[in-house]
Amino acid sequence: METISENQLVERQKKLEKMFGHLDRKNLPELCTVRDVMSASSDQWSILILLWLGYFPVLRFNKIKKYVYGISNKVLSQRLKVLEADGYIERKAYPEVPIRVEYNLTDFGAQYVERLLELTQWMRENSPKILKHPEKYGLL
Amino acid sequence: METISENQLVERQKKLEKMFGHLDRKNLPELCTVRDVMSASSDQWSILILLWLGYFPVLRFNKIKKYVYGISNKVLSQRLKVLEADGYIERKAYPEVPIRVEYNLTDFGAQYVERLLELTQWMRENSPKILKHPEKYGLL
DNA sequence: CAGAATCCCTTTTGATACTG
DNA sequence: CAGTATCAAAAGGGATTCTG
Repeated sequence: METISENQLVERQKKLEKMFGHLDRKNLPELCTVRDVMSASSDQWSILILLWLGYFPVLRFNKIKKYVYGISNKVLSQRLKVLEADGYIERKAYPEVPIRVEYNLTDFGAQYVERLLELTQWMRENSPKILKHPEKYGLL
Repeated sequence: METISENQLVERQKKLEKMFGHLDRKNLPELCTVRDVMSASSDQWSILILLWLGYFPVLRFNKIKKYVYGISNKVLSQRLKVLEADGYIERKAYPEVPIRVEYNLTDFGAQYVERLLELTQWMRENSPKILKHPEKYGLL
């Protein structure tokens, strides 16, 4: 792993100072973008949902349930709602009988998946934990 | 937001196919790097801990507790252990009386914080949710 | 088919007190 | 100071059943 450069360090410090400087620690938890947004899209199930939707352009409820192995009805529908509300995915309902509902990534969601994949790649190359026991981790 | 290019899409598909192609869905949840690693470092509290350690080069237990407002003794010590085990932070104990313990980011941890900040920046510029109600989000 | 409702159980917290 | 121990409270998740 390459050591972080002096320059980078100064840059980061500047960024953080700019951000932290205006907030007191009591409000930080409430107003933290990463915290709010990431926690909505990076839990165990949501990651898998997003990845599968990245793999298949369009999926229906029960298909997702099949691929995201082990997820329950309840949690799936809950996560889908959050992901839709936050703009990661799109839901289209067709008024047939029985009803058909299709889900797909939005542009934003697709870009987020890109970033997840990049992050994964980086993790595989840099995480001490993974480097120590690579066999414990799959390809993804 | 810019639309994802046709080329990017093909690239992503290739990447995903390569990854998914060799795994069946039953094992995916167990072997998913993003899932395992992210969930350990992107929960509500860990993010804040890492960010504060990005801001201050070295912090002691009770200092972190003060900055990460609202975290309990128990959860803090638990998260610190995980973050240390996964290589994000480093713990140094000085055998004084009373004991002194200092925490700091590792190189890997520092780079991860960099990425969190980048991701935050990107979220602020692209997340539909944030763009719709920017006032609900702080500077970070 | 897509999900809502229900019930039950496990896991995670938070508060407080305690110790080397 | 830097945690651990303990217990009560709360949140979260799973399995099943039900409905438009």
